[in-house]
Amino acid sequence: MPKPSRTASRRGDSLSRGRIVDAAIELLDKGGEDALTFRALSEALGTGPGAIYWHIADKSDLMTAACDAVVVRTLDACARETTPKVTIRAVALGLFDAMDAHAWVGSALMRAAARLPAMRLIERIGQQVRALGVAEGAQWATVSALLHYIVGVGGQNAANARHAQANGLVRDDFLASVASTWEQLPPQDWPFVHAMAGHFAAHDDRADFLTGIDLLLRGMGSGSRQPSSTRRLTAPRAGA
Amino acid sequence: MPKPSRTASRRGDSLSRGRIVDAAIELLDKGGEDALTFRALSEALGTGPGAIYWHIADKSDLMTAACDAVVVRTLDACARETTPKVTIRAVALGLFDAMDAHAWVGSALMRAAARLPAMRLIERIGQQVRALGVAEGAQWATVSALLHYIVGVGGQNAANARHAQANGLVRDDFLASVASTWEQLPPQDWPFVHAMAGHFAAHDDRADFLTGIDLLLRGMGSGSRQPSSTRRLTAPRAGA
DNA sequence: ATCATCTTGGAACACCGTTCCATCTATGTC
DNA sequence: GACATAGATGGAACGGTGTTCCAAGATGAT
Repeated sequence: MPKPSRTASRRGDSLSRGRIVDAAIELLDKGGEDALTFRALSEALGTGPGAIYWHIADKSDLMTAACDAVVVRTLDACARETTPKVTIRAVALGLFDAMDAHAWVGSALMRAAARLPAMRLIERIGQQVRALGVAEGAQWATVSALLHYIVGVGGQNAANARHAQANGLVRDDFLASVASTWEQLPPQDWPFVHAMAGHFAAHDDRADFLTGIDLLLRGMGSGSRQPSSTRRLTAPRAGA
Repeated sequence: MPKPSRTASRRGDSLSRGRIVDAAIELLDKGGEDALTFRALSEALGTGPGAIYWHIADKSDLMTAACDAVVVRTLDACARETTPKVTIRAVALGLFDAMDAHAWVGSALMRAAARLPAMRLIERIGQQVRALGVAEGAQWATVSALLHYIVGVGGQNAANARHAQANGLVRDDFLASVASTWEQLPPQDWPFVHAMAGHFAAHDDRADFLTGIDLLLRGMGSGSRQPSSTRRLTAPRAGA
């Protein structure tokens, strides 16, 4: 953790935290979570493992930084919508899609609770929960529930993707193999799982995710208990 | 993965999948997720690493088995309650407490999506969702939302616990250090996070978790659309 | 007693994150 | 321009991991 030093770059191809994080993201996107090693990374950057440690504290620091970069991009791409609930849905969907495209982000975000990327989500969702008029004392628990749900889904989908990839299966084959297992369970011991086998093989993760978000939003009620005064406290949609 | 063989045990202290899993749980409970290594485990069992592989496929198999053991105990301890919603709350709380007591269970459960321990949760929750009268086509998404939320919270709390432990902090110190970080953020950029700092330092994970469960349950509605016919399909509280 | 099979446990392998340190490079000073 | 210094580099080495391999031991059947 050096201060960036007075000189911007001493050599054209000099290392920097940004270049390292970009290369890490590329490795992660290409080969999944296990593909990011300091050896592979240093080779991709044409240097040695030791050089990386001048810019990065350790692997968890690197993962958090990579995760944060994706979170920033994702949140930037989510324009503010008309109402708080619509905005929350848009942010949630944007994050779902990002975690779907970069499976490693889900587990990284899970491990980075209370770190910078999670704080960004808390802030963004929190402003909307405020704007909804949720009572002061209930705001934290509400944001916490939304955040935990969003990140939880992403993390578990990532685990599924990783498991499928480890067995050399694509999503459909993975679903089919799980469904076949469920179908063969004795219905008297597993009435629900057995009955869900067919539904599971054809289910849509994204739609199910949205159902959960909508359950939470509906549970929060219509939300206009303190409309004007509280609404003023939220980022007032200006500046965007 | 041998069949258990015709002979139950050839030596008094012979290895078995059960003994291995028990020892693994003990290591995990004592020293956290990182304390479970095949070397430490083989030493605890008075054998070599190679012997363990005769009974256990690999580490992920071991973690899933340990996780499953805790899940079984936890679900057994949750007696069936009066109404479906009360039962769901009881199961959720029981799991929260189990994941709180054994921090490793959260992350193990997260990684074991669609494996045996997760299936047990799906079954248990699914039966209650059915009993609530949720429409056939919405049952899976509803169960999925509840499961993802429960496991997601557990996984993230586990990540927090691990992070706190890595820095040698107990929970209160961890919360205080995070809150202090939040307090020092510029309020114009972080209005919500900054305002929540004090609340965060004193918040109750368990209560917040329950708030989320209640949001989901309330979002599901009163739930009595097809009372009698559907209710007959659930495990009819007999046999227990 | 002999054999075949199941089971054990320790050595070895490949790889990981991380540390260490000798080396190189660009700059500020004279 | 020559020099000293701080910034930055990269490769070797360390301790640890999950896993594989295999020679040896234990057990039951013949």
